[in-house]
Formats: sequence, structure tokens, C-alpha cells
Amino acid sequence: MKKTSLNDIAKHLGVSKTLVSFVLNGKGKEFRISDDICKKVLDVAKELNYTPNRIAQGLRTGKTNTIGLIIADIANPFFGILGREIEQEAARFGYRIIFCSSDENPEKSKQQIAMLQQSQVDGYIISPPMKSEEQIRTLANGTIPFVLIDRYFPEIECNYIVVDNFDAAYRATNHLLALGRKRIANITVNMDLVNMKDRTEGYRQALLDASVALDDSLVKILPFSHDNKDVARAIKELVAKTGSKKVDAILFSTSKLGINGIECISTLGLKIPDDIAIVSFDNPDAYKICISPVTVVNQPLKEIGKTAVQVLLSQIKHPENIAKFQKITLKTDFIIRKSCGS
Amino acid sequence: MKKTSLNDIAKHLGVSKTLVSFVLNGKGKEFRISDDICKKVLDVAKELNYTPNRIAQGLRTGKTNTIGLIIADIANPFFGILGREIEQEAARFGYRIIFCSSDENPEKSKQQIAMLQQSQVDGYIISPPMKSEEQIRTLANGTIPFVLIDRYFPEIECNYIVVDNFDAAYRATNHLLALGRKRIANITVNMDLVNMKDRTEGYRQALLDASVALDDSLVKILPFSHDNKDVARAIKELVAKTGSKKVDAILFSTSKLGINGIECISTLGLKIPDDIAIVSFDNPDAYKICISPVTVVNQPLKEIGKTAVQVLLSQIKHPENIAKFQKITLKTDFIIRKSCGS
DNA sequence: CTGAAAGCGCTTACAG
DNA sequence: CTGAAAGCGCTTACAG
Repeated sequence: MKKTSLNDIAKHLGVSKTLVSFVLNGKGKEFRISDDICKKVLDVAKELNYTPNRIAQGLRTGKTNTIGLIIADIANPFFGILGREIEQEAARFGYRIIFCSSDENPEKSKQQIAMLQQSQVDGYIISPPMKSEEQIRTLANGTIPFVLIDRYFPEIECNYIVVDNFDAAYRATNHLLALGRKRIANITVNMDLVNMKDRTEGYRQALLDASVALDDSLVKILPFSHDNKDVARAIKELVAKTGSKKVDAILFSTSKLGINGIECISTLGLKIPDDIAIVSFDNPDAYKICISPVTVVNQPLKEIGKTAVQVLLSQIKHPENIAKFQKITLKTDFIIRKSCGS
Repeated sequence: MKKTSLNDIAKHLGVSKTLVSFVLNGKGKEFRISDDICKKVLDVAKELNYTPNRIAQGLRTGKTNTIGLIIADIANPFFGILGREIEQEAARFGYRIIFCSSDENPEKSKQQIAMLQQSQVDGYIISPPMKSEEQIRTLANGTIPFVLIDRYFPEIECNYIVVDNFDAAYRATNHLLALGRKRIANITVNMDLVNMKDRTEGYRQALLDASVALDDSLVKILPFSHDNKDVARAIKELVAKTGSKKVDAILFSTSKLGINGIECISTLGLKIPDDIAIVSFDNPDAYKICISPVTVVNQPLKEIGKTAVQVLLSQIKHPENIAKFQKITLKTDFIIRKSCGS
């Protein structure tokens, strides 16, 4: 029992597949095909259980109605929520998503882009790993639209939807400052990516503006593929400082760092916020029910995802706008809970 | 600058595309094409930046190397981790994933199956929502292999990879019993799905075996699309019981319930485990750093995902085995933390 | 109003 | 060893 094709329907009725194609695509009226025949075609299509072969359609029209999505890791709720939003918005317009987790590894993302290209996706949404500038530049020189999310490369002209990380970190640090914290540390990851860099810059600027001396030993930069031992080591170095150098607050640049960090702080018997105040980027469930619910920088994930799809689809539908880039920076909001005291 | 095709390479060299196809598919040796020509083809392919059009290939061969994945919600870490594992294992064998979140809504999953079918996926991995028996049965009558994960329908013959939920709940409840808890509640969701039903059955059986009287008012069944208010209401009803009816433990059948539940319990000023002991299914990050780290039933997500892909691919590659079903039930492990006291 | 024909980019018998 | 040809299932000028 092979799948039924347009041709099967055409033969069944003794008409041409042109005609069948027209009515099945709702162009019956447009080509003034008689209602009678339209009905027959529709009936037979249903009777034979016809479903269009999108792949054949894609080959013919050059459009697959598919978007390629590359993020760091779909198991990470940050990207999971983003992925969900993208899926949902894309589905509204009849697009499907092929997703890939790059693990922040440029070798992987390169292969994934190649795979997606071979799959003839109509566009890409990418959260580019560090050292992937060349891949993105190659994409920018091609004709398939794409939009970057979460990070971007300032020197590459293209669409991106990001968040004002500098501002977010600045405000978070100010919040700590306003509550009387002075020795504020920042635990972050490799600075090759602008989003991470901006966070630490915002933190630094807030300290400068408050005339608090910068102390580079308070900024802990972990490799991208860190584990909880790396975080524990950083925390231990930080809390080992005593006297006037005693650390009284930590800004975590990602929630993965924060979750591991809080686990470690608890293990060390330190109290949040009494001994150490905590602020973190991102807002996982864990932060809502943890020992001392965490004050966070909350990113508008829904909006990022939704906007990314909209920007992409507008370019897919208007190829003439391929060089009109949308560079969108969204604001974050700041959710105050208990981890900074009051 | 159109993409280069096989034909372009063929013309460029004045050979047939048959030949080009052979060497590009590594069949040069097999058809004894001279090394010289092979090299030329490869060189030109690289020079013209050739990439195969998988969609054309798919149309011709009837294989798209694509798997359709339907889960409840990719933003839920439970499914996110599962999705990640499936993606990774599939990629090892050259397969890509189109993913869909059904929201436990059978209308959606039905549409998604149709969409996936039109996309000519080679197989499906599905976590079927309740009331989707008919869709799954239709699939089972078709010729495209699929495997169910997380839940299944006992009356439908097909592949599935699930977990021994009865056993898991039985052990969890026994753990509570062994620590002296007697009035153990179970908060769960709609019982239409076997996995949820089995959890409550396991809970009941453990109580029976320990000669603890069953009390149906201790089993709170929420609708599938519950929010934290629903959970809060259930908890309040439970803790309102006093005297000999006082509740001293809760088994949460999902982590979404548990996270909301713990938030509510904290709000009410109750202490875990002193006032109430907690055990939950699933092991999100939140449980590791929360007020009283939660004792959990941990599902082998990696193994579920990996096995699902393997079972599916073995059927895709051996269509003759379409009716040889693999029904796999994996064991869970039990991670003891602090939420049950000692 | 309807049909015959070309063609999207591939693979694969078939022939020599 | 290599090529001409058919065909996967569709869409879309073109012709009448």
C-alpha cells in the first residue's frame, strides 16, 4: 500500500494532475474550475487518504518551510524555553524546526550548519558559539536568511536579537551596592562571547560609578565547559579572603554557575544572604524554591524567541530585504527575592 | 549564484552525472572508476562548493534521514534532557530531528503526526498524550516505524521504552514507611495515562503491604494542565487535616507538582522534613539546592533516549522487522537526600 | 476551464 | 568502466 500521490487521484478521475494540484492548493476558484470537479477531487483525495509530499513540493518550489535551530543545549532550560517559543511561533506560520545542540563547540556548529544547509532549510536561528565568526560570516555572504540570538558578533552585519547585558549587570550590581555590599565578586565564563563580556563590563562600570575600587581577583572566569568542581574552586578562593578583603556578594553570570555555586556555598556552611548576597542571571525553577530564593536578572525569553522567528520569516518572505538587518536589543527585568537581604 | 548540482559538476568535466553521483557517494571503487577521474570529480566538487541536496535525495530514495519527535514540552527539563539524548544518538547515525511539543493535547499531537508524515520522516519517537490511542493505533497500522516513550497504551502492540513506575512508587512509599511516616499523601495528575496510574498503584500497594489503611482523601488528582494554584489548593486541603488524620508525608508524581508543592509548603511556614516528608519523581536541579534537598525517583533519561533511537533505527533499517516489537521497561534509581529526614 | 510537458536534484537499473 | 534514461511527487509556465 503505497502512499497516494497527485497522479493517483488524477488517474482515478481521468483528469490531469495539474487540475488536481490546483484544487488541492485551493486555487480552484482562481482557475475557475467547476465546483463539481473540485468536489470530486476533494472527495477522492479524502477517500484515498491523500497527504501531500512536502519533500517533493520543497524540491520543486525551493521552499521547505523548515527552520534550522542551533543552540548550545536543548536540555538547558534557558534554551529549552527559547526553543519552545521558537517552535510555537514557527508552527503558527506553518514552519517546522530541526534543532541542534552545539555544546558551544564551533566544530559541531559548523557541521550542523552544513547539515541544515543540505536539508535545504529556509532559514536559520543560531546562538553562535565562540570562535564561530567565520561560519557566521560565510552564512552572511550566502543567500539564506538567519538571525542570531543570545549573542552576536559586533563586526558581522546581520540580524540579531539580544538583551542589554551591560545594563542588566549594571543594575544588578547597583542593587547589591545599594544594600551596602562592597566586596562584590563576579563568577562568569570565558569572555570570547560579547554577552558574557558585557555582563562583566556592566558589573565593572557600576563599581566604578560607585567609586568602589576594582579588584581583578574578584572576577572568576571559568572555561565554557566547566563542571561543579570548577565552580567550587572559584567559590573557595573567594571566601578564603578575610578582613577588609572579605567577599560579601557574588554576581553569577549564568544560572548554571549560580546553581552550582549555591550548592557549594551551602556545603561550606555559609548563609545566604547573611554571609554572602547572591544575584544571578536567568531564572530557573531552582531559584524559586532554593534555600534563599534568588534575586535574578530575568531575560524575556518568549519575546526573544518570538521576535527571532518573525524577523526570520519576514526575510524569508521578502528576499529583497536580505540586506536590511534588524538588530534588536531587549531589556531584561530584575526580580528581587531574598538572596540579597534587605 | 545558484547552488551547484551534480549536473554542474558533470558538465564542468564533460562526464555523466551518474559517474559524479557514484564517486561522490564513495562508490568509485565499486564501479571501478579510474582514480584519475575520481580525483577530478572530487576536486571540482570542492571547487564549486558542492553540497548534496538531501531533499532531492530523499525524494528519490524514499529516505529522509529524519526522525519526528513529539513530546509534551521541550521547555520542561525532563523532556529537554530526553530530547538532547535523542538528538545526540540520532546524529551519531546521520539522522536529524524535527521536534514538536504537544502540550499533552491530543489535537495538537494529531496535527503534528500529520505534519511529520508529510515531511516524510523515516520514523517517530512519541510521548503520546492521553486520548491519543486512535492516532497511535493508526500509526501502528501504517508502515512507518515508531517508538513510544515515557508512556504507552497496553492495548496497542508497538515499540515502547518506559520505566517501572509501579516499582518506583512502591519503593519510594516504602522508604517513607520505613522512616515511620504513616499518613502519606500522593499528589498526581489525571490518571488516563498508564505511567501516572502505575505510580499511584505502586503507592497504594506499598501501603497495603504495610497494613496501612488506604485513605482516598490523601490522593489528590490534578488536571493535566494544572498551575501552582491548583497545587496550592491540594496542599492546603492536605495540611488542614489534624489529629490522627494529620498528613506527615507527600509523594509527588511529577517534579512540576513537587516544585510548586515545595514552594507552597514553604509559604505556609511548614518545615521539610520535620512537618512533612517529601519524595518526588524526577530529578531537576531545583531539588538539589532547595530548602531541604529532595529525595527522588530518578529516571534513566539518557538510557531511555538512546534506546528509543536504537530501537527505531533498527526498524528503519530492517523494515522486515516492522512487527517485531521491543517493549522495554527500565528500572529507576532512588536518590536519598534530606527531605524525608532519617 | 483543462492538459501536456518541463524540471527541481538526485539515484539506479539497464545497456554497452 | 561509463552514459542515457527513467522516475521519485510535485508546481507552473505555456498552449489551446
